[in-house]
Amino acid sequence: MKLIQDKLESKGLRSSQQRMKILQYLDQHRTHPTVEEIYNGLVKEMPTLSRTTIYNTLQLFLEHALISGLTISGSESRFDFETTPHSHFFCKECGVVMDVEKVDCPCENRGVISGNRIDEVHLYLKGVCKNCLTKSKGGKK
Amino acid sequence: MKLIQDKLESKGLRSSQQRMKILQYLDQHRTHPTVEEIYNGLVKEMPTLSRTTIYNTLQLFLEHALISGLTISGSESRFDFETTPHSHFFCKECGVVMDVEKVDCPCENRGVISGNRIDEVHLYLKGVCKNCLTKSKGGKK
DNA sequence: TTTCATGCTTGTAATTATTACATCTTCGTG
DNA sequence: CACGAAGATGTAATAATTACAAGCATGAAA
Repeated sequence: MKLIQDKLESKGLRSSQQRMKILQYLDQHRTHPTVEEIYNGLVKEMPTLSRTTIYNTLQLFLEHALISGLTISGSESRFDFETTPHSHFFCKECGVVMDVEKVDCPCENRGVISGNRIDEVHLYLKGVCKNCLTKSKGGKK
Repeated sequence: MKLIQDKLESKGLRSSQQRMKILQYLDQHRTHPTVEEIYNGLVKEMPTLSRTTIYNTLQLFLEHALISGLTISGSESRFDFETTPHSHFFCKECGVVMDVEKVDCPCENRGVISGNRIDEVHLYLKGVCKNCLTKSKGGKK
């Protein structure tokens, strides 16, 4: 928890209870949770926690590059404690989002493509995960 | 228009007015439009067009691989007439989504990663486009 | 050609994710 | 202790999407 606090303060951010808990939650749940999942995970121990606080806080963390954001599954945003470049896999069957081995893309080495400045590179793979594949095979379907 | 109709029927889909117009719109507007943009673009000449029809139709097109979908800009889905693999760039300033030269990723050659079946590969680049870069430079900001 | 079934389209209402905003709280400083 | 700024909260508003019930159109069968 001390580490979490340090991480916040190293970016010049005040370390409130809420901020620490939210960041800690992301650290302990590397499942790329949505706002709703974070809320449900924390509201038990912080009954007054507000969704708005989570939105604000995540936005703040993003701006200070403490976390990273994903828009892999259409309707909602997901968040990741990990900020170093890596790729994500989304299972169209069960909806799980997992990290996959870093694929080395030539493009990432270049800061500019056709005059456009590149700040972020997101590689999203979509398909059916190992688990669902075996399941549907076993289920004869 | 005949080509559009053929394209639909080649997938075994009935070619209704709505379906043809929607597909044609995507063909003629390679700007990765949202549902709202498609609706606004077509409602003038088809006053009874419903947003629900657009949602349904795009869903159908996606299932038959007639078009492809993007979730690059967070809140809304965008659609692309182009289905061959290519990459997209999103400008955080002006919100434009443009195609960029295809980056050759090693991963695309493999159908499976760690036992997961890969059906789609999306490479999203985010940053500031050429246009906005010059603008903000000129504007001394 | 009428009849009918089926698939397509429509519009409204409901749901979900997100943002706006006004208010209340907390905390460090003087 | 008192003040002021930053932080947190809750409600209401908005935006994107889905659910669903009902109307419409079209092509095959009679």
